[in-house]
Amino acid sequence: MIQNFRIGELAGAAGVRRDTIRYYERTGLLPSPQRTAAGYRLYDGSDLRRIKFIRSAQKLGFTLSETQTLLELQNSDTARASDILAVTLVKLRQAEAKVSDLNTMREILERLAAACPGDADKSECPILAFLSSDNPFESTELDNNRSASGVDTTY
Amino acid sequence: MIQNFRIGELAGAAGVRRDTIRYYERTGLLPSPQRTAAGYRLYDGSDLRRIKFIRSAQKLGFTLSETQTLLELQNSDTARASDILAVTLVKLRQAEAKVSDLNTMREILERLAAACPGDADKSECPILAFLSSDNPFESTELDNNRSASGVDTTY
DNA sequence: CTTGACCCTGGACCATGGTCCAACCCGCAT
DNA sequence: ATGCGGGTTGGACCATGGTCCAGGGTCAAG
Repeated sequence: MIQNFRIGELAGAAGVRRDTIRYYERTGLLPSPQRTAAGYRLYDGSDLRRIKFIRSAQKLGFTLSETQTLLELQNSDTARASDILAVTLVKLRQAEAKVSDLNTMREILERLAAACPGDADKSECPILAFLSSDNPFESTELDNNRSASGVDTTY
Repeated sequence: MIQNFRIGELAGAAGVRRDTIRYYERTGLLPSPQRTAAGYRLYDGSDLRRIKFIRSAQKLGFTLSETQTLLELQNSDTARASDILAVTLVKLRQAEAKVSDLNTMREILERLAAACPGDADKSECPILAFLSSDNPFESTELDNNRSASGVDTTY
């Protein structure tokens, strides 16, 4: 037995909750671990590394299902670096699209906030005027159906 | 009767689904409309404007509950421009934080992608190496508990 | 008088990533 | 033998923003 620990210790070491580990197992992200005679899950260092991998991937913006793909590629005999790269490039494009959308939002919010006379009646507020106008987004990017982030416009 | 229309027409004019309108009503974003004798909802131009307001607010990143706040401020007798501004500034800060987080992700993804030798064994892939390393985020921003976007780290 | 397009309701369901709960079992210390 | 801190299960629940469905009513046209 190579340094077995139970779920609570693994959770503590990985910085996640016990329930999260069981959730990862349910969704196939973590393999079903060995069990003690009493049914307790038994983990080892590879499980800890796997959870850390998952958390790192999340920090880069990968969803759990994308992370599962990455893990499968990692453990595959035939996968090449280009396969990992492809997944990464998709995520990079998504991040770029989100940054772009968010920057558009940020710019509009900034402009409106700057134009808002704090000490005046709300009828003077350009923010409400903007939101109440027909076609507030005439010449902006956000109006496009950029399937990326933002409001889902699938009617 | 000032140009009444039924839910389907309103939905068509606003570019949303009928169910979305009923959902907004359920959640209090739209007032309960008048009804015909048969129980059909009857709307007018103010409802259309309200839905457009909601959609615009969403495009700026406001949640439905924040949008409700904005609508309440708009219809308030006592609200001042500074009240709207305050809500907007919070949203602006959130957008800035998200842009910052996403830019960090983007930069890391970019760097890793650039360093990945497409045509090599996956053992050469810096992306897997990054995700498998202890402490991949040593000197980056994403490791902070920036309650903003990214992974929720409430253990 | 039937067909079709519209409307109504309550409630279930979707994705995402968990979190929590009750009710039970296990093993060690007192 | 009793308590306590672990562990187990299945299933419900959270937020967010809808979406869909069954089973029914309404209404105008043909």
